[in-house]
Amino acid sequence: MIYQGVYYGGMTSMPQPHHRIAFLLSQLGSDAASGFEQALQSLNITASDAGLLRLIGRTPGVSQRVLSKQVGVGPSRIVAVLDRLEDRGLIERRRSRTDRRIHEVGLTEEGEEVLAGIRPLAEAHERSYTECLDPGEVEVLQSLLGRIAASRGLSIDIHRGTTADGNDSAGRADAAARKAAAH
Amino acid sequence: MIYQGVYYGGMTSMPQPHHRIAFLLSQLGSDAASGFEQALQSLNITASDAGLLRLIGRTPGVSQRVLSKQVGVGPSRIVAVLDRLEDRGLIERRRSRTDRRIHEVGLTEEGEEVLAGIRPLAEAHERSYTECLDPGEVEVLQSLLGRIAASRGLSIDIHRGTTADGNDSAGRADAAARKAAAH
DNA sequence: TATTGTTATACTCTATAACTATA
DNA sequence: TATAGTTATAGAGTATAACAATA
Repeated sequence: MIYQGVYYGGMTSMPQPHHRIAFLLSQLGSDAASGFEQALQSLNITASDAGLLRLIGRTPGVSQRVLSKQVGVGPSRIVAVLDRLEDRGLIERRRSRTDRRIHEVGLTEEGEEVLAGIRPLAEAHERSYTECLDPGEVEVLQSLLGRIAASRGLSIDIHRGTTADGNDSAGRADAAARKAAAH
Repeated sequence: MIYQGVYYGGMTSMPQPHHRIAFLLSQLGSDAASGFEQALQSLNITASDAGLLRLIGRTPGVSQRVLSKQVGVGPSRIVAVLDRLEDRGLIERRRSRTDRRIHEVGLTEEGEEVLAGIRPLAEAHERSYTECLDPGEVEVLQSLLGRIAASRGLSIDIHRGTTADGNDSAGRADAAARKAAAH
């Protein structure tokens, strides 16, 4: 998946000597995303699936509406995605007894296993990005990237979770809003 | 465009404390790409268009086949993209007199103007990523990102251009190959 | 009336295979 | 026969609107 190795519109050489950071980030980000995607193929899931499984694992019984907002795939698209995961036996849908409009989504045992398989892949993937740096450099890089993310209004808060109403308050929403505004 | 703010499959919180670099890169890279895309809207072009205009400006009379390889959009897709740019009066197609199968693609005057308009936008975009850092930090970041890119086999060579046969030998080809292998 | 899940539709990018005209 | 450009088709993602069941 990922479906777009953007690289500033496919430019393969540097735009200008002075525009390196944004370009490098774009290039590396695309590479990181597709590399992770590739790693997940051993579990036969996409990065989008992985995000979904993580969310469901963290908040069992979550509704499709909430998942849709969290993952940013749109309420109609989430249907097909969950259909596929359900067909594969990784998730279950149950009608809520307190509100019969809602499907409560949870992981099956097999879903839990697949979820558990994601972490080592993510760790190996992370190592492939940091193995060329020493620990001090990794920290510096993390700090610099974190500051840029913060200055761009992207949330990098580990502890930011799901709010009661299922809205995630920060980064993704911003990104979605920007994207929406761009069209 | 960009059409996918990937973020590791829409995950909005950090995967794990130890997986920060790859995740941050993915997040920032997506943000950088969509931010650039957004900036280009003032010129009414996409990032892909911008890459194309740059290539054409650098190598006037280039064939569609070469453009297709360089930009990585596929020989059939390039047709529609160039059609649109031609309809907008930004590029011209001319049949080559030495090989009448070939369309030589060049910029119109208006195309040159649009191309000239890209640079200030790219500069402003770059500034929006580096303004939170001091010059020394920018250099450090550049160096660290460059090392990661190199260790991942991504070409970051400014001078890498078009080879005689129109193949670009490094980064993009790798990425394309990886992506292809992923399906 | 509003909301959840769902279906249907339209649009865009991708990938592939065929077709044409040239070589 | 091989190649450049083109066309056509199928696939997957996005976005939107409409719908049934439920609140």
